Amino acid sequence: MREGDQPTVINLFLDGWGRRYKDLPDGRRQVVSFFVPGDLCDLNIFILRQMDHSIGALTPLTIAEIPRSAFEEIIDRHPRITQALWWEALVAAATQREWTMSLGQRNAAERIGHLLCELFLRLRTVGLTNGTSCPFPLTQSVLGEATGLSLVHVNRTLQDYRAAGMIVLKQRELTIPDLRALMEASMFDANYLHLDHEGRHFDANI
Amino acid sequence: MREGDQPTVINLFLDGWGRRYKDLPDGRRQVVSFFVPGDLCDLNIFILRQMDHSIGALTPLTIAEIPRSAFEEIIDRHPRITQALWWEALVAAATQREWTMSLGQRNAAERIGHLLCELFLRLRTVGLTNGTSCPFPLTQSVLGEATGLSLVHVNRTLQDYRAAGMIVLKQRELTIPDLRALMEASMFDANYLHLDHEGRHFDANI
DNA sequence: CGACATATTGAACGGGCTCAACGTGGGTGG
DNA sequence: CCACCCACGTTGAGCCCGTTCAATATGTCG
Repeated sequence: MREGDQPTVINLFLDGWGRRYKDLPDGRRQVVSFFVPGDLCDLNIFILRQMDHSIGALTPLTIAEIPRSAFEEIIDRHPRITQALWWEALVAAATQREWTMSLGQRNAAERIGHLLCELFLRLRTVGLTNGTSCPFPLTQSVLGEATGLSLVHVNRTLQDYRAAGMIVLKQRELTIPDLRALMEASMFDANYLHLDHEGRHFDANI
Repeated sequence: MREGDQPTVINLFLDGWGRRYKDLPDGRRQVVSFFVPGDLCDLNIFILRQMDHSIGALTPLTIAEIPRSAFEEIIDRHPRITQALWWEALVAAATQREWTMSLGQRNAAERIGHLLCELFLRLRTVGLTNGTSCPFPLTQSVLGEATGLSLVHVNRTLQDYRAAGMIVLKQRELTIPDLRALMEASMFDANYLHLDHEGRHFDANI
């Protein structure tokens, strides 16, 4: 989906990863967020006329396409789901603020460490981690586009973390032996993910 | 209002400027957004338990404090205002994405030029510009916190724009003689502000 | 086995930072 | 009303983190 499009459905990621990104006229590209299973995108089609960014797949995807009309019916009849949609939108905004913080203030090692912590925690929340490991389909090039760093420097920073024994990353799988240590190194505070939200009780049947 | 607080009212800026910011444990600070008259803050108190960032004044303020209960009543009875709240939340998120783009990909001059364009347009939307001029209470230090640049480099970048005749900035007033030129120089595309939104028709009486 | 994406490494460059002074202007108290 | 003060702005010089350019592995898929 490209900047300028006028989407008509809301997509729910069932399996696979995606990313939001923006391009500048001269070709520079910034990834502004990642999608993992469980994430919604394009909530804004209810209100905003057209896409101000692009969305692309990072792996083969399984997606649920929810027509706008179905969503409107849900919103009318299920206030708790509506509340969940607000949660989704507000946490996405909070995450975007945290990325702003990363790009503005954190150095290369902190940015990458912080991103790894975020993705690991988000995957764990939806049950996609396996102990201290999780799938990790992002290439170093994509990591660079997300952290505002050159591909070369991403590589060197990952090497440093590997040499320090803080991460194992190969074959598209990430292992973080000591998550707490990585969180401390990158000054990661999970509060912005709002995992203590009421969502524990979000249930369409209540 | 500080990170960790649990606010109980929603604030509407009637007059004066404010900012959202986040601090790191070692003192680094990132301003993640600005508030100008007409902006709402703390919409998230409906859903999220506690603040994941801080909010502070930049000038003396006139604020309307709207209790949560009053808001809930409005939401029940005025679907178009509810839609306006969604617009507010989604545009705030879109703006945050654009800041992510700026910090990740734009250089110093582009970041500052882009921010000046954004603030000028937002002020114009609420009728607070005067021809090519607008009030501009931000100090160079605050500009640095928002753009991820050092105060020194902000100063030099502003000098460059002044020398090029692209801005006049003194006595807390900004003049942009040729807005289109500044927008081009900083690769500013206003689409993310969604000024073509339905808000033109937002009216509590409809 | 060939081809193309991805990862790795080296070396030189540069945008923006840090450190350190020095102006400047508006508010305040004596 | 003036002298002081403090926040804000300006300028210079050297340095460093991360970039760019350019090769060289490595791996995976048909």
